[in-house]
Amino acid sequence: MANIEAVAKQAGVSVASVSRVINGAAARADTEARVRKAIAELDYQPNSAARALKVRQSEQICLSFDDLANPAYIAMTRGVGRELSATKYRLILSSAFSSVEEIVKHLQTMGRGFADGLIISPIYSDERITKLISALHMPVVLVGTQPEGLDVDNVYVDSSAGIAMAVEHLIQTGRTKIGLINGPLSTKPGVRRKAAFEKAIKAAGLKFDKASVIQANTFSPEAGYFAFSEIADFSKFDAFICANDQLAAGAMKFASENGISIPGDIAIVGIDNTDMASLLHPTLTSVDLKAEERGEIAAQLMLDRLANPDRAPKRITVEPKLVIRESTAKK
Amino acid sequence: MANIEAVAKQAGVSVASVSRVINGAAARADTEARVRKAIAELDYQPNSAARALKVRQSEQICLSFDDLANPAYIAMTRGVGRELSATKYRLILSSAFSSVEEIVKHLQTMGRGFADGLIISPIYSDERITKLISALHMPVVLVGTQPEGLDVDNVYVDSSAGIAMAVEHLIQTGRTKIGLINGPLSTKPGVRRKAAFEKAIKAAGLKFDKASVIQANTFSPEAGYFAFSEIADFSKFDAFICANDQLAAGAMKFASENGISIPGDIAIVGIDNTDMASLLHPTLTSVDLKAEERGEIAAQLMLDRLANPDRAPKRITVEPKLVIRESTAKK
DNA sequence: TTGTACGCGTTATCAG
DNA sequence: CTGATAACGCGTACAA
Repeated sequence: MANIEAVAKQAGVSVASVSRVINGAAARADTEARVRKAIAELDYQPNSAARALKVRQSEQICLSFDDLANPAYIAMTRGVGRELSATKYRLILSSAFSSVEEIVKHLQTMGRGFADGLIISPIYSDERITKLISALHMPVVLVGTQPEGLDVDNVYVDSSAGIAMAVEHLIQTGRTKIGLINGPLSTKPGVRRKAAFEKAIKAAGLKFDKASVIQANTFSPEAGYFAFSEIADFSKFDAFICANDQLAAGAMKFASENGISIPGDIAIVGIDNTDMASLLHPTLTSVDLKAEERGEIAAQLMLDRLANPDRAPKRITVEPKLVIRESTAKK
Repeated sequence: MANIEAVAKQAGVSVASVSRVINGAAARADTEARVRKAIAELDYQPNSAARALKVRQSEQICLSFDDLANPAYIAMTRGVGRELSATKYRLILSSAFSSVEEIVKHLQTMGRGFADGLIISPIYSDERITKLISALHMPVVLVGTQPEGLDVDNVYVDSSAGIAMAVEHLIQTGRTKIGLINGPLSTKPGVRRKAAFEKAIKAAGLKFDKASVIQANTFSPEAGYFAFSEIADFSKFDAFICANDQLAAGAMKFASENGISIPGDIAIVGIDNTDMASLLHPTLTSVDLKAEERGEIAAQLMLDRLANPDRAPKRITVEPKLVIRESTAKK
């Protein structure tokens, strides 16, 4: 591959001049023309490692989350990717973390400087993670609930409010025996959704029964299916909120196979409003947590901070929205 | 951030020794111990740009495809990501290409050397793309149909065979009036599926009617819905093959809303066997093109070539598999 | 086994 | 406006 020196020689100028025209500094018209010609002739591309070494910028942004199988994170990735595609920054994806240890290891490698910033949406709550993030010598934007003692750019969605909306909606459609198919309590969304559910139930004047929250092992459709299959007596319920659309889809599948009518016997509301919500049968009422929009905002925050490193951390809040479909139609 | 010199000073050795222990070269035990201690104390991480510049390797692999909204590519990404996560390589994602021009621009930037290899699954067929790929000074593995004049590592799935299996299956279940909801003919999958469909219909002894292939504008559920809505007379058909599961899901939605029974009136088979196939109602028979597996294989091919740059290009073929579900149950 | 010194390709400073 | 040259941080001959 041709380097800057070869271009300089070809154009009959110095490497400094080549560098200048590449980076848009002033140059005489004919100098620039000769350099551009040489660049074209040699098919020259500036070496990104050399550039990164010199300017201390990789032009890469790292997006990290835990589950590449979860459509909500895919949507977030889409948002980040779209926002970044118009810039000089490349997207590097770090995912499929199955344990806190893996995240810790990943976070440690960030010190190598291969990325200029980190957009992270951690599902696990762990002090080590918090500590490593705050020790990172680079901009971080955190998508999700900000842990204690961390003060970085943050995009936040009040999923609790979303769950409250879901509860209210269910009550309005005549349901009072509401259950929660929750995700694992080892995750932040798991604990938050449980707490939000209890609070929303009480706020609505219903009495909260511990037995109404059913824990799934994962956020997958299979887990939702299994959770429903473990319910001994469906007559105790007339509605379920599921911790995400995948769980909801699995639950609906079990219902369909076992003669449980939705929304006739049981109403279902999902969370995330992923693409599948409108494709299921019946279509799924779901709390839109706007993952794609959050991804876009996260990327914007990152770009903004990269351009303006000293501003105070910002928090941007996204409003959840209940998208009502057939699965909660009035009885 | 500490650099290698700081570590050397702290450990009372030379930079060369530090470099050696980092890269696993021989060193006396106590030297190594002191270096490791210094590394830990200073929280040292080797700078990846400097390393990349020196060894001419970025330790990054770029994955490029056209549509981040398509679950099949997501699955592929999952496969690549999983395979790479055990290695030193990072995954960089280039996606959301809406035009050939964008791909061309992207391919040109590959010359900057920010990636050691490119895994690409191009949906568009364009000579410029082919030319740029073959001019790339780096390993390429192509996922999909290899264009004329390109000889790189390739992972291939015979989607035509998959379509033939679908046709046969439909016939076995008593259908003879089979249509195709196809994706855009501006894409490679679009043209291939159309040709495969025609061939399979004829091979099965049915007569091929041009009107039986209906073109959708995109590979999205909305396009599938719209395609079905444009069908004037459903009595001409007793089955449809859809160019992917998303189109199938959209079509099924239209059917459900318009009193068309599946599989009673119309059988449906999708392609890709994405997660949603088993969650739809009825569950969707689908041709599994094994996107995730292809992603894994692509990554393996890449790693293998990186370790062994001079071997001849390999082609690995994956067998499609028809996964039979309710949407094609016997009449 | 260890240390010195050079070069990887760029950008930026500074003198002309 | 241009050219020579010193870094950037690392790996590795080569010499000791």
